[in-house]
Amino acid sequence: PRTAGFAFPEWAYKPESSPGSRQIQLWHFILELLRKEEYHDVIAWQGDYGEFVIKDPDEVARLWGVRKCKPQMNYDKLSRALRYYYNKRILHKTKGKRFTYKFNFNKLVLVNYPFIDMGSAGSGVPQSAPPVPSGVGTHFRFPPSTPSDVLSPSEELRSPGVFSAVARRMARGSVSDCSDGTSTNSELEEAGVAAGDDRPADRVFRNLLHPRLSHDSLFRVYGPLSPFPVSPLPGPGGLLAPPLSPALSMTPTSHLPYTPSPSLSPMLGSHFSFNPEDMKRYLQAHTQSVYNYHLSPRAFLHYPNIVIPQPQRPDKGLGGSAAAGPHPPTHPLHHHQSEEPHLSPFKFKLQPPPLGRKQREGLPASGAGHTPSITTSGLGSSSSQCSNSASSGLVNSSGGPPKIKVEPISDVESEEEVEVTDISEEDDNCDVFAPPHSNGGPAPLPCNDGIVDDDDLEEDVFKTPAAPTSGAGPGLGLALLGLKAEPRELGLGQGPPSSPGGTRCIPLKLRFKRRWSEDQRMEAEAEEAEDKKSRAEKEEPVQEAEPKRVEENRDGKSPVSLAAPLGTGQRRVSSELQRATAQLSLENNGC
DNA sequence: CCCGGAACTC
DNA sequence: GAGTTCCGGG
Repeated sequence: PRTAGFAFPEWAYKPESSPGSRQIQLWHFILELLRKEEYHDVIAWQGDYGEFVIKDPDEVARLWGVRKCKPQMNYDKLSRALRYYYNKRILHKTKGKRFTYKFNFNKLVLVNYPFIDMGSAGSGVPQSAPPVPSGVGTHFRFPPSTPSDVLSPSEELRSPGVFSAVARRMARGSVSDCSDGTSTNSELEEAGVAAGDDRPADRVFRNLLHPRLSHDSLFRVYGPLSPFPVSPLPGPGGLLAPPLSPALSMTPTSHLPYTPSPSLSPMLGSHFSFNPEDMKRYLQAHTQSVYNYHLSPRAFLHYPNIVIPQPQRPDKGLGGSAAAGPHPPTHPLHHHQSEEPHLSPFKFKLQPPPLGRKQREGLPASGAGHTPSITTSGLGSSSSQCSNSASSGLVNSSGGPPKIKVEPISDVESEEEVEVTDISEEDDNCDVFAPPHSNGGPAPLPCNDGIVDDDDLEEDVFKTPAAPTSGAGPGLGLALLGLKAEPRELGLGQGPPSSPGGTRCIPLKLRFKRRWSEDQRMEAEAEEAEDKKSRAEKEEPVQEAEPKRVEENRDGKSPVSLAAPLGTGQRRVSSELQRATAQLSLENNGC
């Protein structure tokens, strides 16, 4: 069990989506160094959770250069790479302290969370972790950067049906909206506010996970090992396990008492080495993580189904990893099942375009740099990476079509609240057009993307051709289902699943957007306040539907969408939405 | 030192 | 996509 690997859908192995197979990333490398005592003179944890200081910049750079076979590496370059993490929100600089950076716990956590096999993490070793906040009172807060996660009691987690709600929250909490990678993020974070990230991935999370969960998972995952302190306390504790999502459930053995001694390695276990075994795990974790923050949300959607406690991972997908192809019979989540993953063929990753770039007028014809062809043979363990490029998954992408970079318009707005606009639009649109797909006609992508994120939705939905969901799994998967389900279950009265009819994504989309926006807004607020404040949301009753409503109401924006309140005859919209939702959920398969 | 844009590589 | 390299600016 502990070693249980998770089966990933093939898409996870595609080059595009699985960076895991790629080269080691800097932050992983940093973490690696951090956990090894040998390097404590060079780099070590320091200060707050996740904060580390590079004691010997040149050495770290050298090591990194070795690892990457870049002899020319130096701290200046390495630090540039580090700076890129600011926007990605993986790291941020600790101002005022030289060579000191800090990991963004949230991000990392989330990232790994789903797939990680926590069980294995148990044997922690490294002591190198940053100090854990011991006296955390009742509320344990994650690192500052993760404001939104407010932790309150974890009840919600427990209730089964809750999952969706939870998921949503979790996602929300853990991530903030990142607006764009513009320069300010780091600062915002420091302020305790996570810059907004609206990235798709994040969004996805929102729908899928609950903040607490994430923590938990984190806990388990990084658990003792991780540098990030997890609170042993109340909330998350053992409770999580059972109630959690299917994915979580996978980690049986896990709830260990918390042991403060971090080092990252959910994947690694006590020590990391490049031997196949470790690598494999590492990569797996890595992969996931990577895409967590970068990948398209869709992935996550699939995730629930995907996660199968299998020791082996399907390579190439041929064999039919459990997950991929058709809809595997998923495991039953507590209630609503999820659906099958349908791989969405599209991958747009919309990242916030760098906003203001100053364009330099002059186009100096500068020659490119030199191309030193240096091939240093690797050293010992680390060396392997240098020379070979893995040939793992190959995707047959017939000729490489020109890559188009799409810059979502919405991004800009998405920054902070954009939603209104979108929503309104959507709404209208929704009702107005959204022809019901009669037939099993696959509702085009919408399902997948739509749910996921606005940008994606928009993009995908409109731009992409119909999505052939092979399996017809409901792309939306859990998230959607969960959401939708909620209403029904509540007793909205939707009959059991089976209302055909037009499934239209739009409604969902709408919903999501709204929700999203709201969430974000909330997040922002919350964040500002710092995690602490638990939002009202949490308090909601376990009911699944509740959360949504609450949130919406809270904002006062548009209570319309989601679950129609019981008894309340909201606008027709709501009813429609409900209906649609219900149908969707039912028909998801068809989707 | 640190920041981030830009071009370029893999 | 994830850096790497170069660089002007603070």
